[in-house]
Amino acid sequence: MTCFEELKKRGLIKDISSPEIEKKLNEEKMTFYIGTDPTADSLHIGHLSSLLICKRLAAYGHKPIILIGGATGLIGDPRPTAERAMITYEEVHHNFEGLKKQIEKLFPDVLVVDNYEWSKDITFIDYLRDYGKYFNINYMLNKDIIRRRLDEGITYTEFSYMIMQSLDFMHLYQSNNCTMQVAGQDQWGNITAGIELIRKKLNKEAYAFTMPLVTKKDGTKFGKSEKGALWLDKEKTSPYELYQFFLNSEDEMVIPYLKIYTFLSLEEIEKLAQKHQEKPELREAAKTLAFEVVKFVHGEEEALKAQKTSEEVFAHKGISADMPAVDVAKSVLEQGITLVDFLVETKIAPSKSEARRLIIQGGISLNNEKQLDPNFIVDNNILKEESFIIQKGKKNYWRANILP
RNA sequence: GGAGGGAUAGCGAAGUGGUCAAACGCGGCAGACUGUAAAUCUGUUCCUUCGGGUUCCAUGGUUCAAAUCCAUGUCCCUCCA
Repeated sequence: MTCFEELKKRGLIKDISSPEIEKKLNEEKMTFYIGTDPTADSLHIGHLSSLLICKRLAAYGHKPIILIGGATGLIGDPRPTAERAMITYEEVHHNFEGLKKQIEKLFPDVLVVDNYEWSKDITFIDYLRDYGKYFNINYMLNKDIIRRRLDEGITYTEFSYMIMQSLDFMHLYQSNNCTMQVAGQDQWGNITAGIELIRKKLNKEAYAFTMPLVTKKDGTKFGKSEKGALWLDKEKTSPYELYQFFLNSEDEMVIPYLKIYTFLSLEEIEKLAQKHQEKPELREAAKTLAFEVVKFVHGEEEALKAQKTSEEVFAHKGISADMPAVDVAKSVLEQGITLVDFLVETKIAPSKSEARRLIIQGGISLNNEKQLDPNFIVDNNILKEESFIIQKGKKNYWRANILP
């Protein structure tokens, strides 16, 4: 199977800058880059498809460069809704280091670059003379993202973002012979601006393709859990949580996700699809998806652990060493504490009202037994083998971790 | 610089002196059904010691009473210069 064909079949190609891309991807060894801004100190699953595509392309002999936007992160890529809050140099730096560490762990041999390096010394005058002249305002205003912001308002700062990104592409083209950019579909405007700049200023042709935004069945963005973003940092989102998230994928989306988020061959995925169709309740495809993703992000050992924990918690309804835990002091249990206070103390519920509501609505179980009384006293009597299980809703379980 | 419009709960959006903790929709949470899926239905969605308390950009003011009226400020949008 050719490179292009595989990407296409996996649903990883949304737009291509020119029809030649197919031939180039299949027959040449290209250097390409993919960029992200340090808006947080960890990658999240929104980055996952981009990270994976680096490996996919590398497997076909292309050379990836990952750009972390130390400069663009200071400016802010325009969002369709509203202006971003600017973040400080310190934050950007802190975030940069966080991302760099993660990326280098996932890609020990990839070239990581920082656009701050080549952007920081451009003076305002140079910027306007050397680059501004290549950007027609009418052209910029016609970009979808800018147009969408015109009624809401957009500052000059964010308006200029596409110039910075164009500059990155041109810089990498010149310094590393990087001829292709890969990004999410929302980057299309910025990417084409870069291709345009390279064409006008260097009189060279550069290429790009975008990947479709990964969505849920209803078309909304994939990748948010009830707790917000799903991070690739173990401390922020545990491997178990990540595993659970993918395991709970909608039936209809499991196969598309397998294609996007795993390295399983299309044949293997086809086999899973068949099993999935015959016996969806076994959720074999979802289990494989969850396992493979955690394996890629945290390694096989963590994936096995997450898998085991998931089974122990859900299939056996028991206490598992690696399930999420809440700390409870031994003295608290000796004295006893009302269930409402307990839920608030352990942050399972954000407020007493919410805790009370949850209990009354039947959302809380202790040791697999529904507890409907908000004033129920949690004390030593509920201990089972030095611990006990708290369940909120259908699929949130915690193990009580008794502190001396 | 001038003229006009606007800011309401996570979001969208009603409300224009008391009956407003604030309609409605989305989203969230929970329950039922199920397969830890989807769809559907039901409940719920500021805090609370369940008495009440604190909210409608901010600060002052008018009033027995303000999200609603007035003043000033901040931010945003539209048009003109």
